[in-house]
Amino acid sequence: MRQGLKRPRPTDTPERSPVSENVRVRFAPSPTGHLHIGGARTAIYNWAFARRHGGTFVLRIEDTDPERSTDENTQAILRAMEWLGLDYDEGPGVGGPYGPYFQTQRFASYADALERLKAADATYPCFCTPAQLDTKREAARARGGFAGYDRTCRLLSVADAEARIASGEPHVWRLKVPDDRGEIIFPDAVRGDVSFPADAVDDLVLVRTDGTATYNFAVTIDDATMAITHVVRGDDHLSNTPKQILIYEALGEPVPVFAHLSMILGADGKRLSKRHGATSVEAYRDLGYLPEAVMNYLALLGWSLDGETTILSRETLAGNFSLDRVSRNPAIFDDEKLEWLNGVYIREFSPSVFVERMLPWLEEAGLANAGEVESRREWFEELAPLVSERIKRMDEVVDMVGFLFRDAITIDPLAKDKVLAKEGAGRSLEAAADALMHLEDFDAVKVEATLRAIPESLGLKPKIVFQAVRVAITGSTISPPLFESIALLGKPRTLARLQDARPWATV
RNA sequence: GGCCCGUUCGUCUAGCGGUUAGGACACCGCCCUCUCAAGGCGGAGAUCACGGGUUCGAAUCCCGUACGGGCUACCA
Repeated sequence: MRQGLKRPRPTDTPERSPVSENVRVRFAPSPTGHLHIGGARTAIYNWAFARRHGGTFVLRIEDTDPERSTDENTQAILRAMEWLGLDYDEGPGVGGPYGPYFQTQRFASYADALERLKAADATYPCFCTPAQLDTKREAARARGGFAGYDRTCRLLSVADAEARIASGEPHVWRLKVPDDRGEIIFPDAVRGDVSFPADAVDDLVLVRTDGTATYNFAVTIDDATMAITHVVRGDDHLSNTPKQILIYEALGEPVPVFAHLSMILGADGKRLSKRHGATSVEAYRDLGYLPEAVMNYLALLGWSLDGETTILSRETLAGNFSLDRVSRNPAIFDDEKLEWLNGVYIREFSPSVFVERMLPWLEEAGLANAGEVESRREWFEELAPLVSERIKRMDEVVDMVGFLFRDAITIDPLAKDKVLAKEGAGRSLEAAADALMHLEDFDAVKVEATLRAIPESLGLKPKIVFQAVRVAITGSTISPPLFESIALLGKPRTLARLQDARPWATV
Protein backbone atom coordinates (compact mmCIF):
# COMPACT_ATOMS: atom_id res chain seq x y z
CA MET A 1 0.00 0.00 0.00
CA ARG A 2 3.06 2.20 0.07
CA GLN A 3 3.06 3.25 -3.49
CA GLY A 4 -0.36 4.29 -4.44
CA LEU A 5 -1.41 5.66 -1.14
CA LYS A 6 -3.31 8.80 -1.85
CA ARG A 7 -2.33 11.55 0.40
CA PRO A 8 -5.19 13.50 1.89
CA ARG A 9 -6.33 16.43 -0.17
CA PRO A 10 -7.33 19.35 1.99
CA THR A 11 -3.92 20.63 2.76
CA ASP A 12 -2.58 20.24 6.21
CA THR A 13 -5.62 19.47 8.25
CA PRO A 14 -4.51 15.85 8.33
CA GLU A 15 -1.15 16.90 9.63
CA ARG A 16 -2.78 16.60 13.00
CA SER A 17 -0.25 14.84 15.05
CA PRO A 18 -1.00 12.08 17.49
CA VAL A 19 1.45 13.79 19.76
CA SER A 20 0.21 17.27 20.10
CA GLU A 21 -1.69 19.97 18.31
CA ASN A 22 1.22 22.19 19.14
CA VAL A 23 3.58 21.86 16.25
CA ARG A 24 7.24 21.64 17.21
CA VAL A 25 9.76 21.02 14.47
CA ARG A 26 13.51 21.10 14.43
CA PHE A 27 16.39 21.54 12.07
CA ALA A 28 19.42 19.65 13.30
CA PRO A 29 22.53 20.37 11.26
CA SER A 30 25.85 18.85 12.08
CA PRO A 31 28.63 21.45 12.21
CA THR A 32 31.00 19.39 10.15
CA GLY A 33 30.77 21.89 7.31
CA HIS A 34 28.88 24.88 6.12
CA LEU A 35 25.16 25.02 5.53
CA HIS A 36 24.59 22.96 2.45
CA ILE A 37 21.95 23.71 -0.16
CA GLY A 38 20.08 20.54 0.74
CA GLY A 39 20.26 21.35 4.43
CA ALA A 40 19.04 24.85 3.72
CA ARG A 41 15.99 23.51 1.96
CA THR A 42 15.26 21.21 4.89
CA ALA A 43 15.61 24.18 7.21
CA ILE A 44 13.30 26.27 5.04
CA TYR A 45 10.61 23.59 5.00
CA ASN A 46 10.81 23.16 8.73
CA TRP A 47 10.67 26.89 9.25
CA ALA A 48 7.75 27.31 6.87
CA PHE A 49 5.87 24.42 8.41
CA ALA A 50 6.27 25.87 11.89
CA ARG A 51 5.21 29.33 10.75
CA ARG A 52 2.25 27.98 8.83
CA HIS A 53 0.94 26.24 11.91
CA GLY A 54 1.90 28.80 14.46
CA GLY A 55 4.32 26.26 15.86
CA THR A 56 7.82 26.32 17.23
CA PHE A 57 10.94 26.04 15.13
CA VAL A 58 13.89 24.60 17.01
CA LEU A 59 17.51 24.68 15.93
CA ARG A 60 19.64 21.93 17.40
CA ILE A 61 23.32 21.51 16.67
CA GLU A 62 24.40 17.90 16.31
CA ASP A 63 28.00 18.32 17.27
CA THR A 64 28.67 14.83 18.51
CA ASP A 65 31.40 14.12 16.02
CA PRO A 66 34.38 15.67 17.80
CA GLU A 67 36.69 15.02 14.86
CA ARG A 68 34.80 17.07 12.35
CA SER A 69 32.61 19.43 14.34
CA THR A 70 33.95 22.92 14.81
CA ASP A 71 32.65 26.00 16.49
CA GLU A 72 33.54 27.92 13.36
CA ASN A 73 31.17 25.77 11.34
CA THR A 74 28.46 26.26 13.92
CA GLN A 75 28.87 30.01 13.60
CA ALA A 76 28.81 29.76 9.81
CA ILE A 77 25.57 27.79 9.94
CA LEU A 78 24.03 30.31 12.30
CA ARG A 79 25.06 33.12 9.99
CA ALA A 80 23.61 31.34 6.97
CA MET A 81 20.34 30.83 8.80
CA GLU A 82 20.21 34.49 9.64
CA TRP A 83 21.09 35.51 6.10
CA LEU A 84 18.20 33.45 4.80
CA GLY A 85 15.93 34.97 7.39
CA LEU A 86 15.20 31.65 9.05
CA ASP A 87 14.50 32.79 12.56
CA TYR A 88 14.20 30.04 15.12
CA ASP A 89 12.27 30.10 18.32
CA GLU A 90 14.57 27.89 20.32
CA GLY A 91 18.22 27.14 19.82
CA PRO A 92 21.75 28.46 20.23
CA GLY A 93 21.73 32.08 21.22
CA VAL A 94 18.01 32.31 21.86
CA GLY A 95 17.72 29.49 24.37
CA GLY A 96 14.39 27.94 25.24
CA PRO A 97 12.71 25.58 27.69
CA TYR A 98 14.01 22.41 26.06
CA GLY A 99 17.71 23.22 26.03
CA PRO A 100 20.55 22.78 25.85
CA TYR A 101 20.54 22.95 22.06
CA PHE A 102 23.91 21.40 21.46
CA GLN A 103 23.89 17.64 21.37
CA THR A 104 27.19 17.38 23.22
CA GLN A 105 25.49 18.97 26.20
CA ARG A 106 22.68 16.47 26.33
CA PHE A 107 24.61 13.35 27.30
CA ALA A 108 22.84 13.07 30.63
CA SER A 109 19.52 12.53 28.94
CA TYR A 110 20.91 9.65 26.90
CA ALA A 111 22.17 7.93 30.05
CA ASP A 112 18.81 8.50 31.60
CA ALA A 113 17.03 7.04 28.59
CA LEU A 114 19.27 4.00 28.69
CA GLU A 115 18.31 3.38 32.30
CA ARG A 116 14.66 3.57 31.35
CA LEU A 117 15.22 1.04 28.60
CA LYS A 118 16.99 -1.29 30.97
CA ALA A 119 14.12 -1.03 33.40
CA ALA A 120 11.71 -1.82 30.58
CA ASP A 121 13.83 -4.79 29.53
CA ALA A 122 14.14 -3.22 26.10
CA THR A 123 17.90 -3.28 25.87
CA TYR A 124 20.67 -5.77 26.49
CA PRO A 125 24.42 -5.68 26.75
CA CYS A 126 26.38 -7.13 23.87
CA PHE A 127 29.91 -8.36 24.27
CA CYS A 128 30.64 -9.25 20.69
CA THR A 129 33.79 -7.60 19.45
CA PRO A 130 33.88 -5.54 16.28
CA ALA A 131 35.98 -8.24 14.67
CA GLN A 132 33.44 -10.91 15.49
CA LEU A 133 30.67 -8.75 14.17
CA ASP A 134 32.49 -8.19 10.91
CA THR A 135 32.92 -11.88 10.42
CA LYS A 136 29.29 -12.60 11.17
CA ARG A 137 28.14 -9.83 8.91
CA GLU A 138 30.20 -11.07 6.03
CA ALA A 139 28.95 -14.57 6.48
CA ALA A 140 25.36 -13.40 6.68
CA ARG A 141 25.72 -11.31 3.58
CA ALA A 142 27.30 -14.18 1.69
CA ARG A 143 24.33 -16.28 2.64
CA GLY A 144 22.09 -13.56 1.30
CA GLY A 145 19.16 -11.94 3.02
CA PHE A 146 19.21 -10.18 6.33
CA ALA A 147 22.67 -9.13 7.41
CA GLY A 148 21.90 -7.61 10.79
CA TYR A 149 23.20 -8.65 14.16
CA ASP A 150 22.53 -12.32 14.89
CA ARG A 151 21.43 -11.56 18.46
CA THR A 152 23.94 -13.86 20.11
CA CYS A 153 24.17 -11.81 23.28
CA ARG A 154 20.41 -11.42 23.51
CA LEU A 155 20.34 -15.06 24.52
CA LEU A 156 22.68 -14.54 27.44
CA SER A 157 21.17 -14.97 30.86
CA VAL A 158 20.82 -11.88 32.99
CA ALA A 159 23.16 -13.33 35.59
CA ASP A 160 25.79 -14.09 32.99
CA ALA A 161 25.59 -10.67 31.50
CA GLU A 162 25.79 -8.97 34.86
CA ALA A 163 28.81 -11.01 35.82
CA ARG A 164 30.63 -10.11 32.64
CA ILE A 165 29.81 -6.43 33.07
CA ALA A 166 31.01 -6.62 36.67
CA SER A 167 34.26 -8.15 35.54
CA GLY A 168 34.80 -5.11 33.38
CA GLU A 169 34.27 -6.70 30.01
CA PRO A 170 33.69 -4.10 27.26
CA HIS A 171 30.16 -4.05 25.98
CA VAL A 172 27.64 -2.01 24.05
CA TRP A 173 23.92 -1.74 24.69
CA ARG A 174 21.61 -2.91 21.96
CA LEU A 175 17.93 -2.37 21.37
CA LYS A 176 15.86 -5.47 21.95
CA VAL A 177 13.61 -5.39 18.91
CA PRO A 178 10.33 -7.05 19.95
CA ASP A 179 9.74 -10.42 18.30
CA ASP A 180 6.04 -9.87 17.96
CA ARG A 181 6.17 -6.34 16.62
CA GLY A 182 5.05 -7.20 13.10
CA GLU A 183 5.12 -4.71 10.27
CA ILE A 184 6.29 -1.23 11.19
CA ILE A 185 4.07 1.14 9.28
CA PHE A 186 4.19 4.87 9.55
CA PRO A 187 2.36 7.56 7.66
CA ASP A 188 5.03 9.72 6.08
CA ALA A 189 3.63 13.16 5.51
CA VAL A 190 5.16 13.40 2.08
CA ARG A 191 5.29 9.82 0.87
CA GLY A 192 2.19 8.28 2.35
CA ASP A 193 2.33 5.04 4.32
CA VAL A 194 5.75 3.46 4.43
CA SER A 195 6.23 0.04 5.90
CA PHE A 196 9.17 -2.07 6.97
CA PRO A 197 9.07 -5.66 8.09
CA ALA A 198 10.13 -5.62 11.75
CA ASP A 199 12.38 -8.61 11.31
CA ALA A 200 14.45 -6.56 8.92
CA VAL A 201 15.25 -4.14 11.71
CA ASP A 202 18.52 -4.77 13.44
CA ASP A 203 19.05 -4.94 17.19
CA LEU A 204 20.94 -1.75 16.73
CA VAL A 205 23.60 -0.40 19.05
CA LEU A 206 22.29 2.36 21.26
CA VAL A 207 25.26 3.03 23.47
CA ARG A 208 28.84 2.38 22.45
CA THR A 209 31.58 0.71 24.44
CA ASP A 210 32.82 4.13 25.52
CA GLY A 211 29.37 4.99 26.83
CA THR A 212 28.42 7.48 24.14
CA ALA A 213 25.10 7.37 22.33
CA THR A 214 24.92 6.37 18.69
CA TYR A 215 23.30 8.67 16.20
CA ASN A 216 19.94 6.95 16.03
CA PHE A 217 19.68 6.82 19.79
CA ALA A 218 20.74 10.41 20.32
CA VAL A 219 18.39 11.92 17.74
CA THR A 220 15.48 9.93 19.01
CA ILE A 221 16.07 10.92 22.60
CA ASP A 222 16.60 14.54 21.59
CA ASP A 223 13.46 14.64 19.51
CA ALA A 224 11.49 12.95 22.27
CA THR A 225 12.80 15.14 25.06
CA MET A 226 12.35 18.25 22.97
CA ALA A 227 8.76 17.22 22.31
CA ILE A 228 9.24 17.39 18.56
CA THR A 229 5.94 16.63 16.84
CA HIS A 230 7.06 16.54 13.22
CA VAL A 231 10.39 15.30 12.00
CA VAL A 232 11.01 16.85 8.60
CA ARG A 233 14.36 15.70 7.27
CA GLY A 234 16.26 14.28 4.34
CA ASP A 235 15.37 11.15 2.51
CA ASP A 236 18.57 9.50 3.66
CA HIS A 237 16.92 8.99 7.03
CA LEU A 238 13.92 7.10 5.75
CA SER A 239 15.49 3.75 6.55
CA ASN A 240 16.45 4.95 10.00
CA THR A 241 12.87 5.71 10.81
CA PRO A 242 11.69 2.21 11.78
CA LYS A 243 14.65 1.93 14.15
CA GLN A 244 13.77 5.21 15.74
CA ILE A 245 10.12 4.30 16.00
CA LEU A 246 11.09 1.19 17.89
CA ILE A 247 13.09 3.31 20.31
CA TYR A 248 10.15 5.64 20.89
CA GLU A 249 7.97 2.63 21.52
CA ALA A 250 10.41 1.00 23.91
CA LEU A 251 10.51 4.23 25.84
CA GLY A 252 6.78 4.65 25.77
CA GLU A 253 7.21 8.02 24.09
CA PRO A 254 4.77 9.33 21.50
CA VAL A 255 5.99 8.85 17.95
CA PRO A 256 6.21 12.07 15.94
CA VAL A 257 4.97 12.47 12.39
CA PHE A 258 7.77 11.93 9.90
CA ALA A 259 8.22 13.67 6.59
CA HIS A 260 11.07 12.71 4.31
CA LEU A 261 12.40 15.08 1.70
CA SER A 262 14.06 13.78 -1.41
CA MET A 263 17.59 14.73 -2.25
CA ILE A 264 18.82 17.64 -4.29
CA LEU A 265 21.05 16.53 -7.12
CA GLY A 266 23.62 18.20 -9.34
CA ALA A 267 23.12 18.82 -13.05
CA ASP A 268 24.45 15.35 -13.81
CA GLY A 269 21.80 13.73 -11.66
CA LYS A 270 24.32 12.78 -9.02
CA ARG A 271 24.26 13.79 -5.43
CA LEU A 272 25.30 17.41 -5.01
CA SER A 273 28.98 17.67 -4.16
CA LYS A 274 32.05 19.82 -4.53
CA ARG A 275 32.34 18.85 -8.16
CA HIS A 276 29.18 20.77 -8.86
CA GLY A 277 30.72 24.03 -7.73
CA ALA A 278 28.91 26.08 -5.14
CA THR A 279 26.99 23.91 -2.72
CA SER A 280 26.83 26.01 0.41
CA VAL A 281 24.49 28.84 1.14
CA GLU A 282 27.28 31.28 1.76
CA ALA A 283 28.94 30.38 -1.50
CA TYR A 284 25.80 31.52 -3.26
CA ARG A 285 25.76 34.66 -1.18
CA ASP A 286 29.33 35.42 -2.24
CA LEU A 287 28.39 34.79 -5.83
CA GLY A 288 25.92 37.65 -5.66
CA TYR A 289 22.70 35.82 -4.98
CA LEU A 290 20.06 37.36 -2.78
CA PRO A 291 18.58 35.57 0.21
CA GLU A 292 15.09 36.24 -1.15
CA ALA A 293 15.93 34.45 -4.36
CA VAL A 294 17.70 31.52 -2.75
CA MET A 295 14.80 31.08 -0.39
CA ASN A 296 12.25 31.31 -3.19
CA TYR A 297 14.15 28.94 -5.43
CA LEU A 298 14.74 26.34 -2.75
CA ALA A 299 11.15 26.54 -1.58
CA LEU A 300 10.02 25.65 -5.07
CA LEU A 301 12.60 22.95 -5.54
CA GLY A 302 10.43 20.14 -4.29
CA TRP A 303 7.33 22.01 -3.29
CA SER A 304 4.73 23.98 -5.18
CA LEU A 305 2.00 26.31 -4.19
CA ASP A 306 -0.19 25.54 -7.17
CA GLY A 307 2.01 24.67 -10.10
CA GLU A 308 1.76 28.18 -11.50
CA THR A 309 3.31 30.45 -8.93
CA THR A 310 7.01 31.04 -9.39
CA ILE A 311 7.58 34.23 -7.47
CA LEU A 312 6.98 33.59 -3.84
CA SER A 313 7.52 35.86 -0.88
CA ARG A 314 8.59 34.47 2.44
CA GLU A 315 5.23 35.54 3.83
CA THR A 316 3.38 33.56 1.20
CA LEU A 317 5.57 30.57 1.93
CA ALA A 318 5.01 30.88 5.66
CA GLY A 319 1.29 31.20 5.12
CA ASN A 320 0.79 28.38 2.64
CA PHE A 321 3.45 25.75 3.04
CA SER A 322 2.18 22.23 3.36
CA LEU A 323 3.95 18.92 3.52
CA ASP A 324 1.48 17.15 1.31
CA ARG A 325 2.50 19.31 -1.61
CA VAL A 326 6.12 18.34 -1.25
CA SER A 327 7.38 16.39 -4.22
CA ARG A 328 8.51 12.84 -3.70
CA ASN A 329 11.15 12.73 -6.39
CA PRO A 330 14.68 14.01 -6.26
CA ALA A 331 15.27 17.38 -7.87
CA ILE A 332 18.16 18.60 -9.95
CA PHE A 333 19.50 21.95 -8.88
CA ASP A 334 19.29 24.40 -11.77
CA ASP A 335 21.64 27.35 -11.46
CA GLU A 336 20.10 29.07 -14.42
CA LYS A 337 16.67 29.21 -12.91
CA LEU A 338 18.08 30.48 -9.65
CA GLU A 339 19.90 33.16 -11.57
CA TRP A 340 16.76 34.18 -13.41
CA LEU A 341 14.89 34.35 -10.14
CA ASN A 342 17.68 36.42 -8.61
CA GLY A 343 17.33 38.84 -11.51
CA VAL A 344 13.63 39.10 -10.87
CA TYR A 345 14.26 40.15 -7.29
CA ILE A 346 16.99 42.59 -8.29
CA ARG A 347 14.68 44.27 -10.77
CA GLU A 348 11.99 44.61 -8.15
CA PHE A 349 14.19 46.67 -5.85
CA SER A 350 13.37 50.32 -5.53
CA PRO A 351 16.32 52.59 -6.32
CA SER A 352 17.01 53.25 -2.68
CA VAL A 353 16.91 49.58 -1.73
CA PHE A 354 19.08 48.67 -4.64
CA VAL A 355 21.64 51.24 -3.54
CA GLU A 356 21.71 49.64 -0.09
CA ARG A 357 22.15 46.22 -1.58
CA MET A 358 24.91 47.17 -3.95
CA LEU A 359 26.92 49.13 -1.43
CA PRO A 360 28.71 46.09 0.05
CA TRP A 361 29.80 45.08 -3.41
CA LEU A 362 31.07 48.55 -4.26
CA GLU A 363 32.90 48.67 -0.95
CA GLU A 364 34.52 45.33 -1.47
CA ALA A 365 35.71 46.36 -4.90
CA GLY A 366 37.04 49.59 -3.45
CA LEU A 367 34.80 51.70 -5.65
CA ALA A 368 32.79 53.56 -3.05
CA ASN A 369 31.94 53.61 0.63
CA ALA A 370 28.91 54.36 2.73
CA GLY A 371 29.91 57.96 3.24
CA GLU A 372 30.07 58.65 -0.46
CA VAL A 373 26.72 57.04 -0.98
CA GLU A 374 25.22 59.30 1.67
CA SER A 375 26.70 62.43 0.23
CA ARG A 376 25.56 61.65 -3.30
CA ARG A 377 22.36 59.82 -2.59
CA GLU A 378 20.46 61.14 -5.66
CA TRP A 379 23.29 60.34 -7.98
CA PHE A 380 23.32 56.73 -6.76
CA GLU A 381 19.59 56.44 -6.99
CA GLU A 382 19.67 57.65 -10.57
CA LEU A 383 22.23 55.02 -11.32
CA ALA A 384 20.35 52.23 -9.59
CA PRO A 385 17.60 51.47 -12.12
CA LEU A 386 20.06 51.61 -14.99
CA VAL A 387 21.99 48.77 -13.39
CA SER A 388 19.35 46.74 -11.60
CA GLU A 389 17.59 46.14 -14.86
CA ARG A 390 20.56 44.51 -16.49
CA ILE A 391 22.19 42.27 -13.91
CA LYS A 392 21.23 38.90 -12.50
CA ARG A 393 23.76 38.67 -9.72
CA MET A 394 24.86 41.45 -7.41
CA ASP A 395 28.52 40.84 -8.12
CA GLU A 396 27.90 42.10 -11.62
CA VAL A 397 27.46 45.67 -10.40
CA VAL A 398 31.20 46.01 -10.10
CA ASP A 399 31.84 45.45 -13.80
CA MET A 400 28.76 47.35 -14.77
CA VAL A 401 29.49 50.59 -12.94
CA GLY A 402 33.23 50.52 -12.39
CA PHE A 403 33.84 53.09 -15.13
CA LEU A 404 31.87 55.67 -13.17
CA PHE A 405 34.15 55.48 -10.17
CA ARG A 406 37.62 55.14 -11.58
CA ASP A 407 39.65 58.09 -12.75
CA ALA A 408 40.98 56.29 -15.75
CA ILE A 409 39.68 53.23 -17.52
CA THR A 410 41.32 50.54 -19.51
CA ILE A 411 39.65 49.78 -22.77
CA ASP A 412 38.80 46.18 -23.45
CA PRO A 413 41.11 45.07 -26.30
CA LEU A 414 38.25 43.28 -27.99
CA ALA A 415 36.24 46.47 -27.94
CA LYS A 416 39.12 48.30 -29.57
CA ASP A 417 39.20 45.83 -32.41
CA LYS A 418 35.50 45.56 -32.84
CA VAL A 419 34.47 49.15 -32.40
CA LEU A 420 37.24 51.69 -32.32
CA ALA A 421 38.98 50.16 -35.29
CA LYS A 422 35.92 50.74 -37.40
CA GLU A 423 36.06 53.52 -39.84
CA GLY A 424 34.35 56.60 -38.54
CA ALA A 425 35.05 55.87 -34.90
CA GLY A 426 37.63 58.61 -34.65
CA ARG A 427 35.42 61.19 -36.27
CA SER A 428 32.61 60.16 -33.96
CA LEU A 429 34.69 60.70 -30.85
CA GLU A 430 35.87 64.03 -32.08
CA ALA A 431 32.39 65.20 -32.97
CA ALA A 432 31.01 63.98 -29.66
CA ALA A 433 33.68 65.81 -27.74
CA ASP A 434 33.13 69.01 -29.71
CA ALA A 435 29.41 68.89 -29.17
CA LEU A 436 29.48 67.99 -25.51
CA MET A 437 32.13 70.55 -24.74
CA HIS A 438 29.65 73.33 -25.32
CA LEU A 439 26.81 71.71 -23.43
CA GLU A 440 25.86 73.60 -20.32
CA ASP A 441 23.27 71.39 -18.59
CA PHE A 442 24.96 68.06 -18.62
CA ASP A 443 21.87 65.90 -18.05
CA ALA A 444 20.79 62.79 -19.89
CA VAL A 445 18.16 64.54 -21.97
CA LYS A 446 20.54 67.21 -23.18
CA VAL A 447 23.33 64.75 -23.76
CA GLU A 448 21.05 62.58 -25.81
CA ALA A 449 19.77 65.46 -27.90
CA THR A 450 23.32 66.54 -28.55
CA LEU A 451 24.66 63.16 -29.52
CA ARG A 452 21.65 62.18 -31.58
CA ALA A 453 22.54 64.87 -34.08
CA ILE A 454 25.98 63.48 -34.77
CA PRO A 455 25.31 60.39 -36.91
CA GLU A 456 23.50 62.36 -39.52
CA SER A 457 26.01 65.20 -39.59
CA LEU A 458 28.83 62.72 -40.11
CA GLY A 459 26.88 60.50 -42.44
CA LEU A 460 27.46 57.49 -40.18
CA LYS A 461 25.14 54.91 -38.79
CA PRO A 462 23.98 55.70 -35.26
CA LYS A 463 25.34 52.42 -34.06
CA ILE A 464 28.87 53.25 -35.25
CA VAL A 465 28.84 56.56 -33.44
CA PHE A 466 27.24 55.45 -30.22
CA GLN A 467 29.28 52.32 -29.85
CA ALA A 468 32.49 54.23 -30.38
CA VAL A 469 31.48 56.71 -27.71
CA ARG A 470 30.40 53.92 -25.41
CA VAL A 471 33.71 52.16 -25.66
CA ALA A 472 35.59 55.38 -25.10
CA ILE A 473 33.53 56.26 -22.06
CA THR A 474 33.07 52.88 -20.42
CA GLY A 475 35.86 50.80 -21.90
CA SER A 476 33.40 48.14 -22.92
CA THR A 477 30.84 47.35 -25.59
CA ILE A 478 28.40 46.54 -22.83
CA SER A 479 27.26 49.18 -20.43
CA PRO A 480 24.30 50.93 -18.91
CA PRO A 481 22.46 53.23 -21.32
CA LEU A 482 24.92 55.62 -22.93
CA PHE A 483 23.35 59.04 -22.44
CA GLU A 484 22.51 58.43 -18.81
CA SER A 485 25.98 57.04 -18.23
CA ILE A 486 27.56 60.14 -19.71
CA ALA A 487 25.41 62.40 -17.59
CA LEU A 488 26.35 60.47 -14.47
CA LEU A 489 30.01 60.49 -15.39
CA GLY A 490 30.03 64.25 -15.74
CA LYS A 491 31.48 66.57 -18.29
CA PRO A 492 35.18 66.70 -17.41
CA ARG A 493 35.66 62.96 -17.28
CA THR A 494 33.57 62.40 -20.37
CA LEU A 495 35.63 64.83 -22.38
CA ALA A 496 38.85 63.39 -21.07
CA ARG A 497 37.88 59.87 -22.03
CA LEU A 498 36.74 60.90 -25.45
CA GLN A 499 40.14 62.44 -25.87
CA ASP A 500 42.06 59.50 -24.43
CA ALA A 501 40.44 57.03 -26.76
CA ARG A 502 41.28 58.96 -29.91
CA PRO A 503 44.66 57.29 -30.54
CA TRP A 504 42.95 53.93 -30.80
CA ALA A 505 40.23 55.04 -33.11
CA THR A 506 40.22 54.82 -36.86
CA VAL A 507 39.27 58.08 -38.38
C1' G B 1 22.66 -9.69 -1.55
C1' G B 2 18.43 -7.85 1.72
C1' C B 3 14.99 -3.89 3.00
C1' C B 4 13.01 0.81 1.52
C1' C B 5 12.04 5.06 -1.76
C1' G B 6 11.51 7.28 -6.52
C1' U B 7 10.42 7.75 -12.31
C1' U B 8 5.24 13.76 -16.40
C1' C B 9 8.90 18.47 -21.90
C1' G B 10 16.56 19.30 -21.29
C1' U B 11 15.37 21.25 -15.87
C1' C B 12 11.68 22.51 -11.71
C1' U B 13 6.71 21.26 -11.55
C1' A B 14 0.70 21.10 -12.19
C1' G B 15 -2.26 16.87 -12.50
C1' C B 16 -5.90 12.76 -7.34
C1' G B 17 -10.25 8.04 -13.43
C1' G B 18 -12.77 11.52 -18.86
C1' U B 19 -7.67 17.93 -19.97
C1' U B 20 -6.02 19.93 -27.12
C1' A B 21 -1.37 16.91 -20.52
C1' G B 22 -1.11 23.38 -17.90
C1' G B 23 2.87 26.80 -15.97
C1' A B 24 8.10 28.41 -15.11
C1' C B 25 13.55 28.32 -16.50
C1' A B 26 16.48 27.29 -20.64
C1' C B 27 16.04 27.19 -26.18
C1' C B 28 14.33 29.31 -31.23
C1' G B 29 11.87 33.38 -34.07
C1' C B 30 9.75 38.30 -34.45
C1' C B 31 8.94 43.27 -32.24
C1' C B 32 11.22 47.25 -29.30
C1' U B 33 16.35 49.32 -29.36
C1' C B 34 22.55 53.51 -28.54
C1' U B 35 25.19 48.19 -26.41
C1' C B 36 23.64 44.65 -22.92
C1' A B 37 19.48 43.58 -20.58
C1' A B 38 14.44 44.02 -19.55
C1' G B 39 9.70 43.83 -21.86
C1' G B 40 5.85 42.26 -25.64
C1' C B 41 4.21 38.53 -29.14
C1' G B 42 4.81 33.72 -31.18
C1' G B 43 7.19 28.73 -31.57
C1' A B 44 9.35 24.19 -30.70
C1' G B 45 9.74 20.67 -26.84
C1' A B 46 6.36 15.08 -22.74
C1' U B 47 4.12 8.15 -27.27
C1' C B 48 3.48 10.70 -18.77
C1' A B 49 10.37 4.85 -17.83
C1' C B 50 8.67 0.03 -19.86
C1' G B 51 5.24 -4.32 -19.79
C1' G B 52 0.90 -6.36 -18.09
C1' G B 53 -3.74 -5.89 -15.72
C1' U B 54 -8.55 -3.32 -13.47
C1' U B 55 -12.13 -0.04 -15.99
C1' C B 56 -16.78 2.05 -20.96
C1' G B 57 -12.33 5.11 -20.14
C1' A B 58 -5.60 5.14 -16.90
C1' A B 59 -0.30 10.02 -16.49
C1' U B 60 -3.75 9.04 -12.48
C1' C B 61 -5.69 2.48 -9.36
C1' C B 62 -3.06 -2.73 -9.02
C1' C B 63 1.13 -6.09 -10.27
C1' G B 64 5.81 -6.89 -12.51
C1' U B 65 10.41 -5.23 -14.99
C1' A B 66 14.16 -1.66 -15.95
C1' C B 67 16.79 2.40 -14.36
C1' G B 68 18.18 5.86 -10.37
C1' G B 69 18.76 6.68 -5.10
C1' G B 70 18.93 5.58 0.27
C1' C B 71 19.84 2.35 4.41
C1' U B 72 22.12 -2.20 5.62
C1' A B 73 28.64 0.70 11.19
C1' C B 74 30.32 0.79 18.32
C1' C B 75 29.51 7.51 11.05
C1' A B 76 26.13 11.22 11.25
